[in-house]
Amino acid sequence: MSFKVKSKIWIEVGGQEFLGEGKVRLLKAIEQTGSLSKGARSINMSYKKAWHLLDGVNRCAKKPVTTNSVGGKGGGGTALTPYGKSLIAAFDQMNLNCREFLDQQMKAIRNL
Amino acid sequence: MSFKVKSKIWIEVGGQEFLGEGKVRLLKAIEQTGSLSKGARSINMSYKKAWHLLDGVNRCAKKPVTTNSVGGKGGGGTALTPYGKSLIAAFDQMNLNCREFLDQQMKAIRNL
DNA sequence: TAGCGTTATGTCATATCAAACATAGCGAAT
DNA sequence: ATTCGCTATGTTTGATATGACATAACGCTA
Repeated sequence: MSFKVKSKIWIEVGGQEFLGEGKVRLLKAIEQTGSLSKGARSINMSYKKAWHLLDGVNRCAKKPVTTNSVGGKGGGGTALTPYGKSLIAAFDQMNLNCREFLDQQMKAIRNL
Repeated sequence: MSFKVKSKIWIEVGGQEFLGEGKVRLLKAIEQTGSLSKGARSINMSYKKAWHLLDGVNRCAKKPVTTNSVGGKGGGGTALTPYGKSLIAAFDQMNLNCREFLDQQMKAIRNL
């Protein structure tokens, strides 16, 4: 049968979401474009929503995930800190491992 | 840090959700109460919503997950088929394994 | 036959969430 | 001083999901 196991993982701190798929996608887009607004546009996300997501991340984290500058050359921008980069790497790795694990699990119960 | 990895898994068939956490909770409630309406009430879910969930499950499944009778002694009722019971058992097992796996994963990256 | 509790649906109001629109401030460059 | 692109917010509208209410049919029981 065409059963498919899907999964979603996220990291909570203090009961609220700290990092999830949407936020990771946004962080990657920021990394590639160098700004929050460009990053948001590149993944068809409204600036407002993107700003809220990023705000949530930086609120939960004790070490800053991005550095934001306003005004100046190019109007400013947003860049990931090394900590931020390590976060998305860890998340991706864990997500990948989880999916592989679930695929194995699914194979184990083909007798549905 | 008080990081916590959370996860949600569900099973899709043909692109739409076949079984998820809410549906499993409902199926369990049905199993315990012997009826859809009682089961829904017992988990504070409206009958309408419960009916839609169950309808979705039985629509996707090729083997029936529940047997529904209307009228008669007690007004009728809903019971799980053996197939239905095996489904929720499999789902629970997979969910549990997934959570254990993620906990292990989390331990492996304490250096956040 | 009248009543009861259940399955099975439809309709309509509402509440929650996301998008659209609007605006302000910043700081370098011209 | 003016312009430009960006960060940073508020407000207002719109969509979408949820809940409340209503109703019909069914078959046993009394």
